[in-house]
Amino acid sequence: MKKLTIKDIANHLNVSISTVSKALNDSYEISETTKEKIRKYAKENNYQPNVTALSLKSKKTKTIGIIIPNMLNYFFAQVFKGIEKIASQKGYKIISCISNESHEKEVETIRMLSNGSIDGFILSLADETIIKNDFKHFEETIENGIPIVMFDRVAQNIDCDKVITNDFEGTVNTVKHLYRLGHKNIAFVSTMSHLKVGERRYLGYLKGLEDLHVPFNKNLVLNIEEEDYKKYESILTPFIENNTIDSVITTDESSAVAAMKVALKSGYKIPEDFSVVSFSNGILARHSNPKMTTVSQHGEIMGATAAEMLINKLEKKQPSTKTQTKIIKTDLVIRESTRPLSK
Amino acid sequence: MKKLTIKDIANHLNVSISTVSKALNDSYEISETTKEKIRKYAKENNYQPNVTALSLKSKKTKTIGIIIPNMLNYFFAQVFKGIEKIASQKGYKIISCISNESHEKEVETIRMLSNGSIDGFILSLADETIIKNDFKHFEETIENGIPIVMFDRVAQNIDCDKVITNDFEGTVNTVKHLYRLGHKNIAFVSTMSHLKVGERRYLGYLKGLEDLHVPFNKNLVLNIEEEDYKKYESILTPFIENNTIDSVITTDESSAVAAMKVALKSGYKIPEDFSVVSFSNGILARHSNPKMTTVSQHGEIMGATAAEMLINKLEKKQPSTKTQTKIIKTDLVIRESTRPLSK
DNA sequence: TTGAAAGCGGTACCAC
DNA sequence: GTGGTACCGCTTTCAA
Repeated sequence: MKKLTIKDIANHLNVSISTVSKALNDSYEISETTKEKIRKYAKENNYQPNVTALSLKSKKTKTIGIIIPNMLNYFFAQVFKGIEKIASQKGYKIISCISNESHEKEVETIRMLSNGSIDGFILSLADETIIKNDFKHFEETIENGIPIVMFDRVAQNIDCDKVITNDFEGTVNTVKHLYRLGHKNIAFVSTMSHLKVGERRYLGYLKGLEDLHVPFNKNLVLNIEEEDYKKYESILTPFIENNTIDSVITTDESSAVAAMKVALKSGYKIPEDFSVVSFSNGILARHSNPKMTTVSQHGEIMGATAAEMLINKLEKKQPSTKTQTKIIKTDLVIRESTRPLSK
Repeated sequence: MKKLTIKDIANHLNVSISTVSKALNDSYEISETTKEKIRKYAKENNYQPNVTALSLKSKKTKTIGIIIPNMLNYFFAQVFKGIEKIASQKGYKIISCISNESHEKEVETIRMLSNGSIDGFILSLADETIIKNDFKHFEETIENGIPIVMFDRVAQNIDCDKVITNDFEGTVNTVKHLYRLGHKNIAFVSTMSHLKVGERRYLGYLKGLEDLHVPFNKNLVLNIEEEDYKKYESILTPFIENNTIDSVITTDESSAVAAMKVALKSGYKIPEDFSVVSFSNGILARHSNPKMTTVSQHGEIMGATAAEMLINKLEKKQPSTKTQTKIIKTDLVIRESTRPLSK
């Protein structure tokens, strides 16, 4: 029952340990006959090299550490799926942690895994980390020679590989799309104004309006705290009822669903006289009624890209310190919540 | 730059390796003064023991392997969160794989991780594995002394710890609840008739009817293939329109959402003259319009329970082979899609 | 109170 | 072609 070791094989076959090792690694030094004999015995007894010993020797673990702020978020789950796919293709294992948006947990995790448990990290910043603006733990990690790839919520000033979405262009395009449909009173609802991502989306909104010479109206911009998710509807009600609005762009699905509900309750018809577009490509959009038009984010591709970048870096002979940022394009996926304004 | 080792400390302080090791482990053999000196130096230079070396020595990795069929499924994400929470509390790391419902990937993962990468597994069966009815890989694993905890989709005949939900009672209660609201024509829609879980839910439906002396009508039972998720609505339309139905119980959220849509389209009002109840406690239920009444599954608790069971087993002195099955109760969470039948 | 050395399971260099 | 052995970083027994 006990795991078979190279030593056991050596004893059983009356050869030396090194012979067994070499035979199993198909070394040219060993004769075909002994190789065959050893391989046969190994296979029959289901020999599996002990990865821990290998790691200790090679100083490589072939595992990637992943830190995700919130696994219940569909976007992150998609990214995770993308990472997992590439990693397992390339023979890497994944150790994953959920930071739960906690800075402390993030720091702890990094420390805990930087001790030979992993070869590199893929992560997205915890909310708290962004608010505290404290990135020391990343700097230390990189200094220690452990590469990091950040995705989506990235730290501007940390020099590491990054994968982000083209949020800015995403909103610009959305604004233009709505404008073409006849919308002039386009509102913008953000649940992530404190994040860079949120800022980029907001700036895209402004740029879109500007390009179209639509005057900016600050009353049509609403920032909500994500923690208030239970109050989305009550916060949105006065916003939608007291302003002249014919369409809303939101930075996330939940608030979009809430906006749809409020608009319907306020007597609007969707999409006849009120349109809703939301960032993110979660399940809610596909299951809402009517189905939601979204700025879709391609989480899986982001994850896969991040994994490829990291593994490339890990397997390069001389580890270059050059870092790059890849931008994954969003797509405007038109569903049922937008259409030309019936006027 | 390089990681500090016990040897470096020994050299620097002119003591032996074993002294350093003992000092850092607070052994009684070492004098307070040397201990102090060593600890100080270690702390200042941020010494961290190499976990790989520790694992090799102790034959424990303090990591748990998790195999999840589908990470985009909210229920599994919840379970994952629950596992992660307990694991990190108890100092365990998590290596996770997504089987994508593939038997091959599941087998491969088990093999790949059974080589000293992990101390035990927590997993839920892949669809394919259930269909093939092939559980050899689990048996081997257990024989090799690696404990497994299965949750939700478990293998009846494998002797290991398990965590499941009381699906049977869940449906019984739901049927009774609907009956009390005045419903006599309760339909049952399953997207998992081939799974044990699905069977238990179906049997609960039958039992509920029987207890209430409501005659069973086979026309009110619909089995859909999960892969047909894009066709849910078109499959449900004739079912709902050609039968006398005043309420539906579904085994999952997606089909419940589809059922709601079809019912609305067919002229029913929800919940005035048509009720919908769904298993699972995902986001869809909370965001649908109207919000859905659910048989809520407590994924996080299941995950946490599984993690506790596994860690207990791992840390017990003499590993008992006794196995247990824990049943996590479901809750009927009443939202807006059910209420007394008007009339 | 401290240190030498074996061993965990491999790899790889060097002798033979 | 095969075998001896040092080493990866740490723990632990035993001797000093």
